Amino acid sequence: MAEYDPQSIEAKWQQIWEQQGAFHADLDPARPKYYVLEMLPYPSGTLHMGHMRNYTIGDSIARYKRMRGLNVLHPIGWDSFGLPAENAAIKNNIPPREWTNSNIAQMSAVCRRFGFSYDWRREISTCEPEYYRWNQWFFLRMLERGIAYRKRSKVNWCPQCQTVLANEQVVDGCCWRHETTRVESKEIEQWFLKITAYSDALLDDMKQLAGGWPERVLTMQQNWIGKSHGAKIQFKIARMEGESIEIFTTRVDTIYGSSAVILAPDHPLLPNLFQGLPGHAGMESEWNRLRQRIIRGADLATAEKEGFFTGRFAVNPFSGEMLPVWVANFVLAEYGTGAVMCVPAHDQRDFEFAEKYHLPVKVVVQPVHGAPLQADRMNQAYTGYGASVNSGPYSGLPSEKAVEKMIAGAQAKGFGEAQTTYRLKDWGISRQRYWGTPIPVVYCEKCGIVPVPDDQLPVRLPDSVQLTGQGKSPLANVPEFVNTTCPRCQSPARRETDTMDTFVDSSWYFYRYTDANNSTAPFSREAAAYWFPIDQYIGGIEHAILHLIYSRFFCKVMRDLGLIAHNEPVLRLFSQGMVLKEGRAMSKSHGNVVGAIDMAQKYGCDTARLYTLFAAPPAKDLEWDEQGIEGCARFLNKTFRLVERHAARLRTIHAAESAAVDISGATQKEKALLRRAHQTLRRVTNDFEVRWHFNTSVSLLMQLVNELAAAEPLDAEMNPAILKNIFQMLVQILSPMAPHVSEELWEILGNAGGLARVQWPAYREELAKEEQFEIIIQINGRLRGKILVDDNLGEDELRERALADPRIAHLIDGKGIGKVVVVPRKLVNIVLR
RNA sequence: GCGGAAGUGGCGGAAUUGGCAGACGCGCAAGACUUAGGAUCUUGUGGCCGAAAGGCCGUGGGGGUUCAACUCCCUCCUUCCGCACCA
Repeated sequence: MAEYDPQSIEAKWQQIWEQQGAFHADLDPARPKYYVLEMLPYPSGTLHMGHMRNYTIGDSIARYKRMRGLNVLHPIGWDSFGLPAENAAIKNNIPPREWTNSNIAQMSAVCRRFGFSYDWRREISTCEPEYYRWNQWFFLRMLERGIAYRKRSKVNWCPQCQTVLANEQVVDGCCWRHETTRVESKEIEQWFLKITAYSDALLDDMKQLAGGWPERVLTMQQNWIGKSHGAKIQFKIARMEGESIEIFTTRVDTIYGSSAVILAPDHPLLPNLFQGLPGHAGMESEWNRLRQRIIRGADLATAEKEGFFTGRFAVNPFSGEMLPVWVANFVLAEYGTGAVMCVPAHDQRDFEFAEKYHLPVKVVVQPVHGAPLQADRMNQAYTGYGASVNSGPYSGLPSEKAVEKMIAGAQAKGFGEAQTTYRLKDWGISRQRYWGTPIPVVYCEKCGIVPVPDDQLPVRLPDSVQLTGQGKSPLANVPEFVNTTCPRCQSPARRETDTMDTFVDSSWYFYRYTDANNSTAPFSREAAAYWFPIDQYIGGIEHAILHLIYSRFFCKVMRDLGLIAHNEPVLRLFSQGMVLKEGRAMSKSHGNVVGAIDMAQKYGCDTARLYTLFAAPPAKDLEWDEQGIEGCARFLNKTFRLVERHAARLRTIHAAESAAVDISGATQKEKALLRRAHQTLRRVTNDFEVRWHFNTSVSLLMQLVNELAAAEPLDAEMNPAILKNIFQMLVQILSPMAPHVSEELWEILGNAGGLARVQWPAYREELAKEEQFEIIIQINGRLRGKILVDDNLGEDELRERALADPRIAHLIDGKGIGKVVVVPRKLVNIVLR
């Protein structure tokens, strides 16, 4: 008898699949498609079980959908530009390309070793000119439309990376790659993509994603875009002709309650404000102190509010009141207008500030319910809505109405207007780095900024470059790259030496998969139209805002360019949980990595795959337990031996004969096992279609195998056609999750041609249906007995049978029966008086 | 502070529509086979009482609805995640 040998079985089938092109997906308008994708990996060199969990989920789905007859696109590629390659190059003196490509070779070998059903013909690597030329092409299209633009601005600078970071890459005031390195502020010229032009579209189209995307991802994106409705109001500065301070507020209805105007420490008006005031020298030192201590992120919320009075006054345009102008650390220059009105009674921050500096508290909104507010009795701000009071002509209006009327009033008198602000900022894509896509523009002394013409793309990244990891882009030191001629006037010109943020690469890569070898366009309209949108995208929650907001933005730009017709690239998104070891995410720096290849060598990839599905539902984090995987190894072993043991007898039975199962003459055992098989099929199908609880799918298969094993001797007591039918169902159902061993067993059972394209088994209700039910009998809700009854028993009969049960009769003997609840097929509950 | 998710044996987890809590697996214990076992098979395995039959308790705590609650409602606690002076 043959033993289960995963190594040889897995190698065998991987080779066969390769030869057959079993997972090649080609555009076929006659067939319904399914596009399933896992987020493309960065080629760091190692793949651990965290990656494998992600890919196993996707691969099981891909294989299942293929068995359902869909034309399945399941591609893979490499997000191969980026900083680690440069760092590795500096450290080990290997060119980034070499380092990257050898990592890709290693990692793709691991993916192949796991038997993922990718269409390898569509593999992409973003650092190849065939790919990044289209980054440049998109950039040029955006430049033409004013979506890409250059400006000098304050940027987030990571002193470790020595480059600019996008806002999305700043976490708690620190670099996303260097969690302890504080981001500095630096002013330089750089390229931006106008993602803010799509703020509303990004927000509104989230309605289409509801249901298909996790709620929390949508919430995170919504918070990130941070839309808020309010008003801009101008406060004239007293004794400064023509100067005014513009504030932003969402609660203009509280404006009669303001007792100061507060500016951010780096508000542009400030230097002027001090001019000509007595004692302004002392003020400037105070100002510098505040400016130097601008803090961000988590510290911000807990930091003590501090500020000083500038000596200036501004006029509340509604009330005519003179209000002191202050500067305070809690007002942010980059949000709204960088200035606020201070309304202590109705804003908690203002309340705290006013307490510290003894500013007056004026109640101008009274809550509808409860005791009226009294300014001198308040110990916190009242921020709710209510009715306006002490607000001139607006007194008596409900807050919502007051907001509306006051904005209209301000507009009529020309000192304010409605204003919508966003937290979202334009996406700075310039990186002072080597290993990225060159930005395709040229600086000419005569013509200024000149785009590189399409026919000169790609602007190739030179290969031999001295990397220093310091400051400016390494490309600036490569004369043959920098020095060029102006495409417009042919005079000498300089190339842009910054490269693009690698998030540009990953913003559209999934379109490239649809037409990966196209050399005249990023992809054809036909290919994108057929394959898109992505039916199922699977990846980690860490990309909830960065990648997933940028790629939505790219999709909308591509739509406006006429390349595609849809608004959203991803129909359904799934965030799988992490694989943990010793309670934390696997990473090289923690030294807790469980290598995928080690697991494949030790147990076989089918076992490793199965365990990642079995150990926890896919959305939850999973603690890797080296002992736990043994259970899956045993299960596959047991399954293999069970089928193998009977295969010789079943092999010769014709497929059609076993498919057309006739149970009219079947024995109880045959019926029971068939029933179990069809029930398993029903529930696993449900797990694939709706629930995605693959842990229960695996457990169901384990139960089916346990039951079959317990029913031995199967050869003596089973009709071989029925047994073969059951075994084939078992193998088919198992195959999306553990494909190699399933293929092998499929073959052992006498089937030729491979399982990869065989249909999912047909569910037959009449075979899954129970003939008898175990009815539980409760007394006062407590389990007291069980009876086995036929399905067709009515409620009255059930009640009688339960009451007649000797044990039950004994227990209720002499006690009055109050009520009997009968639930057909489930239970009888006898309530005693 | 705001928002979200979660809390079930020694462990991972199951319970699909309010209906047997702990499926399946790990671990552990006993046994079989064996020269051997980190292979395989069998049996047992929430806690307490009991020789057993059986009984009582039990899904973070407290309360409620219901014939019946892991599941629904109220309340509190804990953990994790996200946002965080956004005016």
